[in-house]
Amino acid sequence: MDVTHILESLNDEQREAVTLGDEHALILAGAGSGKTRVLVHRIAWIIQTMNISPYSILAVTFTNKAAAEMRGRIENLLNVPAGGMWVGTFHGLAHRILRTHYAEAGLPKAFQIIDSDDQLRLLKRIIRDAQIDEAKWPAKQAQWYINNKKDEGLRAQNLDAQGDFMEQQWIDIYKSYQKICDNSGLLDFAEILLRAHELWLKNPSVLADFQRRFRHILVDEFQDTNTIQYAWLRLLAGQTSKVFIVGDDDQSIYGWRGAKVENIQRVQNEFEKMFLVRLEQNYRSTGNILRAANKLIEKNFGRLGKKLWTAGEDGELVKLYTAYNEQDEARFVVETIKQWIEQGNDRKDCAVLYRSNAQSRVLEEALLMENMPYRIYGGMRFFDRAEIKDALAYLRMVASQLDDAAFERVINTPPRGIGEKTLQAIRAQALKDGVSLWDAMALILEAQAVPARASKALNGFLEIINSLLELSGGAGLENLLLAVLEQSGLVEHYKKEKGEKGRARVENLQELVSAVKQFELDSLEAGVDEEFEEMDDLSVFLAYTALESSNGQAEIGDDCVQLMTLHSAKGLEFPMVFMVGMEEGLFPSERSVEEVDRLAEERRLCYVGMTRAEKQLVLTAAEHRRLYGREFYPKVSRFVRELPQDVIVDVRPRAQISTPISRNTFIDEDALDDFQLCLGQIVRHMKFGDGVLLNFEGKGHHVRVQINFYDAGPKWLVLAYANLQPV
DNA sequence: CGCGTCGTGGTTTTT
DNA sequence: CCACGACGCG
Repeated sequence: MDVTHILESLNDEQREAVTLGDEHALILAGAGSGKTRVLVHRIAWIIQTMNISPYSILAVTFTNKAAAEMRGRIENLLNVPAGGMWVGTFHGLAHRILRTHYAEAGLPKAFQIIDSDDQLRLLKRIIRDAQIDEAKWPAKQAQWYINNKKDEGLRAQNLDAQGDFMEQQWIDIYKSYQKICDNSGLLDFAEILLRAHELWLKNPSVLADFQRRFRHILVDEFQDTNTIQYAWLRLLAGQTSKVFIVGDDDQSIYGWRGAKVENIQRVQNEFEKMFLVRLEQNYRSTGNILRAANKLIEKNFGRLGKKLWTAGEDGELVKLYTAYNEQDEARFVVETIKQWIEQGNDRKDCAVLYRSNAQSRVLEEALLMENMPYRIYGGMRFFDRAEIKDALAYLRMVASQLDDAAFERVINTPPRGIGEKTLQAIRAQALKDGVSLWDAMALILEAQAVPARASKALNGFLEIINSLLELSGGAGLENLLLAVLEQSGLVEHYKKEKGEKGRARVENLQELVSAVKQFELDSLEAGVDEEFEEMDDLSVFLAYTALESSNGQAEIGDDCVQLMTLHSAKGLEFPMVFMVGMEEGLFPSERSVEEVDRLAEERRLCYVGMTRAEKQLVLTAAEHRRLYGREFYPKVSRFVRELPQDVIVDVRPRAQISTPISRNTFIDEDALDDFQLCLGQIVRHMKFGDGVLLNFEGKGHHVRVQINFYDAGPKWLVLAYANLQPV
């Protein structure tokens, strides 16, 4: 077979990785080194030279976007649809397995997936019902606790508080939560993985079937795998399958949500004769950008070690702008983008990256002021919107009346006169008889256990769901949804909501109808996967909305400036990149500087940000920032100081005018040092007496200090003339 | 039930 | 500072 088309256009290292024999392999792929390309070409190589059917290949990624891209590129390269091949996210694949083996996994056939929002609501209710003090035991924290334990593969019964009262409380909440989920046939995201793992542990024959099938397992972004994902992979690979693992320890930025970089080390110990290939040639950035990024990441300890290089030009220097405040910073960014566009470039080739979402606001204002179109990444997903979730919850009620979470959401949305009292009665009944809320409601109505008024309202709700149930047989998804919107009164309800918001909600609901229509068309065309053919359209659609719905606005159709957090920039690239807010306390985040590991992760985040840039990288910092309604005078980020000075140029046009003395932001770290003063210190002034040094601004001889004098109150003084004495 | 007021807390995000 | 959630009143 002619395989030249697979190998041409690859460099030596890429080719080495792609053409490895029937071996385990670990590919350390630096930023911009063509890792997706290697993955895709490797799959083509396996299929075309190793006599392996696509049916025997499993490719795992983290996001649906990455999975879709990979599938598309494989089909492109092979020039055939890669039908039988499994390409998907950990969650998508595990879900697929659970659908086929729901009985062995101890799940009801119509099990439903809940997202983190549903999970939080459920936990809130559980904590409230158990009469636990919500202030002391916030649902948010319970959610965090439970998901963490599940990510570690731990069930409540595996946990031992060892007499720790706090821990015991969390365990108890975990227990009650899991009980409700199990009774209602609900799976949260972490549960999907945990269940799939347990399914294999408890049913060796099921595991053996999958092990026999998948001869080659390929994993992308391996540094982001958590404990349960690793265990799942390890189990699946068994003794016979070959793994091809691609990752970059320097781009591990999700440790805070359970990702274990150590898995890269672990995989080398646990799989025999693992080939290691480093991809270090970078095709994305200029030499100067790479030199800066390399120098930064070298500061981290315990790296596997990698140094990016390019055959390309040095390019422009990395720019640094020290702004007076965040408005000035935003102004500078917009101004620079304007100039760049005047030189004939596109807005969409500019990205502004920030550490936290709160920083986007000032930038947006500046962009709006200049009428510059922009797009913010990572907003709320379409299927996460409240009105959409309302409509979906009705559909969930139709799919399964066991679904207590959907029941809770929908019973009084829109308001139909069913209050907390009535709901309490239903919950009590459900608890007493061990039945679902839906069944409990029927019992209550039968026993006439609530006032006539409430009874009437409940009956109204009952009828809505019943009539939807009747329709669900053969009317088709679209008609079912239309009936939901009509009979539930949701559209009516949101129409009444005044202002732009209400209108947008109604439009979204209409958009949902289009989404259903499109979904029906797509599944008709693609044909239903074997795992799902047992399932009705409705359940397939609901699983899709929870698991596969994309970010909605992430399509880069228009020519817009791109705004996003550093985290969501991972995997993307732009000719022109701004990293704003390069300040101590902001980036690295104040909450990360205490611990070495967390600081190292921040540094990797900075590395990820820098390596997004192709041609021009601009760093900005503000000397003065208002945050949370308070004033801050941050130092320039240590990350800026860690960069090689010779690839950075300090651009600050106005600086020469206002402060003629040394404008070097690196040396001028602490303006108070020259005067041997520090914040909080008590000082004496000739005229005002003693006071506390509260604040300062400016640099060098222009430093002004704020002192709160015991007698005279707070005053701003020019330090050079104030003649202060430390007390 | 809906609206207003007060109080609090406030990285990073995918599935 | 500002957004969101809890609570109380009409």
